[in-house]
Amino acid sequence: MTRETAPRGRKARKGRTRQALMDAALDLVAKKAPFSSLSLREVTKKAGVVPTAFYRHFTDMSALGLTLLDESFRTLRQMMREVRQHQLPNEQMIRGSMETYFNYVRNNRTYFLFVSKELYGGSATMRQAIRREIRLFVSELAMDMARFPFLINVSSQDLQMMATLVVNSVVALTQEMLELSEDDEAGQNEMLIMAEKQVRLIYFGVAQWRSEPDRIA
Amino acid sequence: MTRETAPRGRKARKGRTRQALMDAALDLVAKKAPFSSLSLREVTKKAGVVPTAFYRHFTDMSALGLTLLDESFRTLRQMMREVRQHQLPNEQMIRGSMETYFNYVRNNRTYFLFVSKELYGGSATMRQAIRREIRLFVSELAMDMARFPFLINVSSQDLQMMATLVVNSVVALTQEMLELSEDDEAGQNEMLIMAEKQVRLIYFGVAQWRSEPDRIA
DNA sequence: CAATTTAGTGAACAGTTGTACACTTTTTAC
DNA sequence: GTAAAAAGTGTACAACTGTTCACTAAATTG
Repeated sequence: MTRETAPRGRKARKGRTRQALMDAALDLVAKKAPFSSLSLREVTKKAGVVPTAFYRHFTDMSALGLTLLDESFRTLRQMMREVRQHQLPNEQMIRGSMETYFNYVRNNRTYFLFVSKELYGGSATMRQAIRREIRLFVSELAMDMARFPFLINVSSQDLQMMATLVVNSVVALTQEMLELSEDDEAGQNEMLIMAEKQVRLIYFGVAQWRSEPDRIA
Repeated sequence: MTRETAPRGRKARKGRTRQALMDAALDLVAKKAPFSSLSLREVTKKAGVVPTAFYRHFTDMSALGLTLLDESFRTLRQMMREVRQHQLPNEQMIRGSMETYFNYVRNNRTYFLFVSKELYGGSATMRQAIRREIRLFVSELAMDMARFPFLINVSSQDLQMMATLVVNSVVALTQEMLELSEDDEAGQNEMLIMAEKQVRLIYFGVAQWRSEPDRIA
């Protein structure tokens, strides 16, 4: 048994098993069942810790799940913020955003696998939490789109509809990509290309769009 | 204890518990956990039968799952065939197809809930089976689209891409609709309207599209 | 260094799981 | 109507589940 020597700090050590539990859960989700069918004992075993130690860090398996969710979206939100700040999406920009995003997905595979399986398969609270985050992205994208000169006469409802279309499409392709083996670079590249084309095509459609006027709010 | 008297036929009676098991599983999935986290005993209990009786009908829980999947898509395929035969999608047609489809979803809620939760949350074989069915729909739609006069110069790859976009969008909205309560008619109608607009928008984009020539096959 | 808080351990519990086996009951076939 | 086949029952068991409790070991505090 090699004794861990890593972060020697007094306080840093506290969270080490906590992190081990989270990593164990992510690993199990990535290569096995969805989170909802993981057992507490299974996770602690993989984390190299006795079952009862779990309770020092989480009250519950579902608490662990929510923590993993927070962690997943915390960094994702940050990345999205950076992408957004670059500029308004013109044709060139679409390609760049998609590359950045899908690259991020690849580098955080286990987190995305976790979220993907929970989106529709998880508990009610879990599902709601994820959908709230997605709706946030949609709203932000709609706000960005509102600045397009040729969309000034489009109702806010329709802007929301368009943004939903973009986000849903990218989410779907993300999930398809996650089904590919981790080192299938060709397949992953295909997904990237497809995503870029789809978003481009949507923008063509958006440019043609004329809303009926907004109904009474 | 009221004795069941329902389908009195000699042969019809054989499959009755089999159907009861399937219904029980669907019910549990609809109002509880994903299929993967159902237990054999849970299902038999709900079906009003002793656990060991299960094995007279299915070797396994996963066998039950695959049967449910078949059942789900068997009728769905049939409906899609009818929708397709009506005519080529013009603007009027989009609305009609979407109405037919979403109406069908509403009338087969439990089946769709089951499939929806298994799409990304199920076992590997389950996921693959569903994705194969979806890919089938995509190919058929791509074939239909190939007949558009303004798409004769579009590569088959791009046709596939467009069809994927349509199907993915409808699937996503289907899943969102399933999250709504069964009697939230207003919300469900909103989904229908959104779906119709999204597909219409995509067709606007499609009409603008110009492919690069097909690469070497 | 001594006292205290915190993280991790190990045994034990009641409940649930999938499945095997021998059985009774019902349905089908002749 | 009787024999054979199929469907359903009940008991049993070993494996695993979440959680409890009293405990030891370690880190933090004064």
